[in-house]
Amino acid sequence: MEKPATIKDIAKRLNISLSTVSRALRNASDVNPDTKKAVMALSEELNYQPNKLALSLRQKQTHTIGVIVPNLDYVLSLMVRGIDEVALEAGFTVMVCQSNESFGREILNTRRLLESLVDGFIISVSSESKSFEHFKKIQERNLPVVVFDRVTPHLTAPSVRIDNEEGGFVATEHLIEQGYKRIAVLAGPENLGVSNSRMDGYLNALKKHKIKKDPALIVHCDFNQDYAYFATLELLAMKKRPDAIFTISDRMAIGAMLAIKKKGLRMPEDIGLVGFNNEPVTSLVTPAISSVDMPSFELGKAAAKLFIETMHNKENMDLEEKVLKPKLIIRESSQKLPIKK
Amino acid sequence: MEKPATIKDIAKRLNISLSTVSRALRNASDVNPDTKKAVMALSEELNYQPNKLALSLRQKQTHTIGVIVPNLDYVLSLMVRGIDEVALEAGFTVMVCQSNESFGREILNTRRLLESLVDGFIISVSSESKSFEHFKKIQERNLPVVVFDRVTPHLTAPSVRIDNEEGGFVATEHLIEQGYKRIAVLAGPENLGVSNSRMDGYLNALKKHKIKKDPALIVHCDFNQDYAYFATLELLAMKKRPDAIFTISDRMAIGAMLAIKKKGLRMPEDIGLVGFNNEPVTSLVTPAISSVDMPSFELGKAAAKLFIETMHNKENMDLEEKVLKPKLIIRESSQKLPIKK
DNA sequence: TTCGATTCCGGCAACGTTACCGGCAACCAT
DNA sequence: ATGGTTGCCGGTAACGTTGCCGGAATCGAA
Repeated sequence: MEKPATIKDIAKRLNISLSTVSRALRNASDVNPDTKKAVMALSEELNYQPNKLALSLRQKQTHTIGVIVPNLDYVLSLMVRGIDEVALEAGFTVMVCQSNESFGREILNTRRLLESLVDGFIISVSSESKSFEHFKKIQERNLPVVVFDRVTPHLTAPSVRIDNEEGGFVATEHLIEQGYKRIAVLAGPENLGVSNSRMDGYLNALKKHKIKKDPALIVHCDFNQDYAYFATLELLAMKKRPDAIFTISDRMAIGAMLAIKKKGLRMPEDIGLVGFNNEPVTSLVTPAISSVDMPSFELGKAAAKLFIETMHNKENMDLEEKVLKPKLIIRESSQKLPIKK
Repeated sequence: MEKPATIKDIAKRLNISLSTVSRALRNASDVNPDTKKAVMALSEELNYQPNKLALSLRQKQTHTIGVIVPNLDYVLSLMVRGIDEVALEAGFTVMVCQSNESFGREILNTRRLLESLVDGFIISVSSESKSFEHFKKIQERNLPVVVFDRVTPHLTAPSVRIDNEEGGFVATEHLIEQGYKRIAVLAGPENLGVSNSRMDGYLNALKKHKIKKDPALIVHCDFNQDYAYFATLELLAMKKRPDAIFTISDRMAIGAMLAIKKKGLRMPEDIGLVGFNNEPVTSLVTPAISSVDMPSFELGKAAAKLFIETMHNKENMDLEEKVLKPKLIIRESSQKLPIKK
């Protein structure tokens, strides 16, 4: 019922001008302590809240960050919480949009957020995106853009990510050390940087241990449980089937696990399995799946911090690139050797 | 670099007035077809986008819905996607805030969204909330509020939920029919309506089958895997331990499962288990856990639709209450009898 | 007494948009 | 011709806020 109070209401009630009220409410210089006190008291009484719309319109800043993510699975939703936490602290509001891994949707989200006049973007790109013109358009408007988690070399922007190569490396080396000989990798979509980096780590580990890479053991498939399931079935149907699988996500690891069980094979005895992301589900299934853990919440926080930094010194856009370290969590699915003390 | 074009720019370039441009861009009545065409063409060329801030300020509508959820777990994130889908279609933007099940945070979220001048709220209440004054304040401002999933009798508002009583009933009756005799229930926090309704369903099923209710078998604990784990351990340590457990969420079911395994008991032979929500994890663990499925995505869509309705005829605020039906999914954890054809 | 400095305040314009009102032609019917 | 209708357009105010400028009042000092 009650319309929210405005500066005008306060001014009228105190018989002073709008300008004075406005100054009293914030600057405090150039205003009589008594009137200031009176204004404060009345604004309290009327429960005055500055109208953000008017403010934003005036100073051309909405204090809003547009966040675009491919989905809100366990890891990304943790990251978003990290972003949210830091942003809130700094007086920003975040608007989260899901692209659902769709390129078209991502463009739509960008446009929508641009229309909402966000002050900048924090982005994790969709796996479907091969063109990045829509993001470049943002930068042309001189709005800060920070890329996180799913970074891409095709977009020049400050970024925060984990060391995916390292992750792929430790996962693979662990399998090698456990005595697995034919290690397959379920890589994600080919154009996704994250996917390729993890695979590079895999390749590096092979090279280090002088294992020849076998193209038949490298399978690209969609970031998805069902695809992983069928891909694994095919792998297991090979004449010389792999004796271990590294999947670049836990979703895919689950798919692989189901396929392995379906074939009646045992983990870790017949097949070793390591996933990526360390989603809670990996510790719940039987056998529990080894996985590469990443500091998701921290990563989100770092992204938001970097965004705010970038925002404050726009000229100094020299592309900071922050890289966090992943950590392998070993569970039953890959623990073939007895645990050495 | 380029500042976005405004109506003023168009007017200047065409040597006509602001008003005419404004009318040409939308109303189309009262404006010469030729000038209209010219305006359209130029606005296209300049890539004109109406400034939402100015619009909102002018017409006192932001076309934004504030959504407050206790968390973004599997079920709620599905619901939010449902809300998003319908809202977008109707030209609304949603701002999602997580209360993290915290009362204080919920108040903070409310205030923030109110400051952002959202047009209304779609809310699922935190489990910690016992007072609802902050929500009532919204209603006093004459903003539409729709409650979904976690409804509460203490807040008078249109709502969308599933039939939790029914869900509790079918889950419990299923356990009874499978031959379980001492059925315990892990209920959630006591003040949470959802929790109590599901428990009511449990009680109704007992009553129907003439089983005496045993207070020792009714355990309230936090909505949380760890609490459920310990609560289950205690249940299993009883002299006359239960032979089945119904948990009102899958998180709790997981906790219960871990406790049951820890004790070396078998499901479904020694203990039957049914959860609630039908999260994907229930089908992945061993044994797969029976669970009550709910149409989450649909529920979200229904909530958004109801919101938009409520928004359009505010006077007609006669508290529509929409109830969707849950559905029991039977899996290994409760399938004691052979499946009858 | 006069002048400059200081303190405090109000008016105006602007951010980008639209609602409202009024005005000027041109047309038609009387 | 006159008056009313219609089609088209422009000016103004307003949404709530702040930045800028100028001005009045007061005070201290020369």
